[in-house]
Amino acid sequence: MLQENGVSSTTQVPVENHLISTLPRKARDRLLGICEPVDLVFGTTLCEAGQPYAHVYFPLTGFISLVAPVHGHPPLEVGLIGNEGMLGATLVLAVNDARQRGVVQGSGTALRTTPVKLLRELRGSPFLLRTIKRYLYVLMMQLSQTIACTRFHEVDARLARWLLMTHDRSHSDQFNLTHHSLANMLGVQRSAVTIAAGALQQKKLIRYVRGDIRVLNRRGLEAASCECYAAVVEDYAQLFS
Amino acid sequence: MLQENGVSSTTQVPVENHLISTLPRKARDRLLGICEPVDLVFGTTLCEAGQPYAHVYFPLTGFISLVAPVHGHPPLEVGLIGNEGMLGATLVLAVNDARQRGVVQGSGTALRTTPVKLLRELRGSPFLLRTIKRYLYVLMMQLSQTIACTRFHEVDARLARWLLMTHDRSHSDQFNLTHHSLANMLGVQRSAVTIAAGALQQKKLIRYVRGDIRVLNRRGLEAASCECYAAVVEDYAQLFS
DNA sequence: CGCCCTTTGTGCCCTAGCGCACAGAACATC
DNA sequence: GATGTTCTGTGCGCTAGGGCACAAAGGGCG
Repeated sequence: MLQENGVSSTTQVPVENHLISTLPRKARDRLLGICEPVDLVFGTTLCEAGQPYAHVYFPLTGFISLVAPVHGHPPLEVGLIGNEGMLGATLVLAVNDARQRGVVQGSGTALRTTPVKLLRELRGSPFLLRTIKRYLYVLMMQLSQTIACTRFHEVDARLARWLLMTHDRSHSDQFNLTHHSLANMLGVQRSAVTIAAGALQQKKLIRYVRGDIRVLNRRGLEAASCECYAAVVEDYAQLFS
Repeated sequence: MLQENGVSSTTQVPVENHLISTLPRKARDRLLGICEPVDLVFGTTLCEAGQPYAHVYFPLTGFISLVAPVHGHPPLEVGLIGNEGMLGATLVLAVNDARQRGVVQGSGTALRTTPVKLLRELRGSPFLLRTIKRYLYVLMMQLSQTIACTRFHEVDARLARWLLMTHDRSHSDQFNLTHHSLANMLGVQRSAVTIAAGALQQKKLIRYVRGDIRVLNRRGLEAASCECYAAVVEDYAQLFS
């Protein structure tokens, strides 16, 4: 579940992937049986645009950035995957090719398996199929929302949105992101991030020192972000209630 | 099939929906059996954000605009559906709710059926299921590409891209779109479209008079558009080859 | 300690495109 | 023909943000 309160979560939270934990016990156990735990190491590329998936990932604590390559421009992040989702959900569409790069943006842990094993498991597990389908739907709505967001909303609000999304997926009020990497996520200048982040810091919503970001006031961040954050969270909640 | 040559197509082309025509005869006939022909009338809303689909549509000649509503902004088009696709593909994800508005952007004809009938048919038709899944995948890639396009590419190139997409789906070198509606599609000022379209006209790529647009030089338009057009066409071709 | 490298702060010029306003042109209607 | 409406052309000030350059402040490390 995406985190929704304003309380500090630096304290340990239960480590689970939400897609997996919504499954009935039997289906869940079978899925866990074909998965292996791995570390997500910051900066690692898990899938490459135009290449088949070597593995699919169910993040537990780390998170993965979906990056669309564009000619003549810095890469742009189009999605973020944490323990609310999975990398490789398009497998249920019977397509094994990635079209975006998947890069670890936050170190942590994940469960992973191979496309072949997952597909085999899917054949006998209608619950798993349904879960992944729903997630795929959320992902689509998120993409669609992001088009509008990218077009209309200003850097400040978009920054707040991505910080919230990262906050949700990092299970901690503290995570590591430099202005530089934030700029790539948002597709803006690094210095534009410095300014926007400075404003958020001024308002005591966050605090950052050399890549170490701390969320001080989550409610405030939500207010500073555009409606797109809430819209996506609600979509997710609605389908997984 | 998306049109690929530079030749005039004002002359009649075979009227068919490409998703349907790729099906084996039996599956195709069964699907056609549950469909009824309807006229797509310009401006009609076929589905509303947050509402269930009343029907799903397989356009033959008209085309449908997928529009994302955004608070405090003019609506923004996130996708375009013609006879290469369908409205309501997310049904295969077992979700019957639309999240975008679907509006007829080009008058014409379509086949339509109800979600219930389609779902029933899907249960017995693996070919149909596979086809729709693939289309859904293309749709996702299109959304993802459009995020980057909207962020990085300039009005001129984006205009050329949408004109090409419309051209493909209208099966004619002539179609009706005012600067105003183009502005809504692109999410820019109307006057920005006037300028960009004027430039395209100057270059003899198109000609327009009060909403009547004619494509004069398709190759030229392709050159003027951003890579995103070609990328999406190629994605489609690859999955439906 | 000295050196280098990453991260952040700032400043400045420049452009695309917004917002708005108005005018002319084509068309529709009476 | 007279009038309103829908399109298109154009102009002008304004702002967000791109592009770039440089400085300062923290590390890391020999």
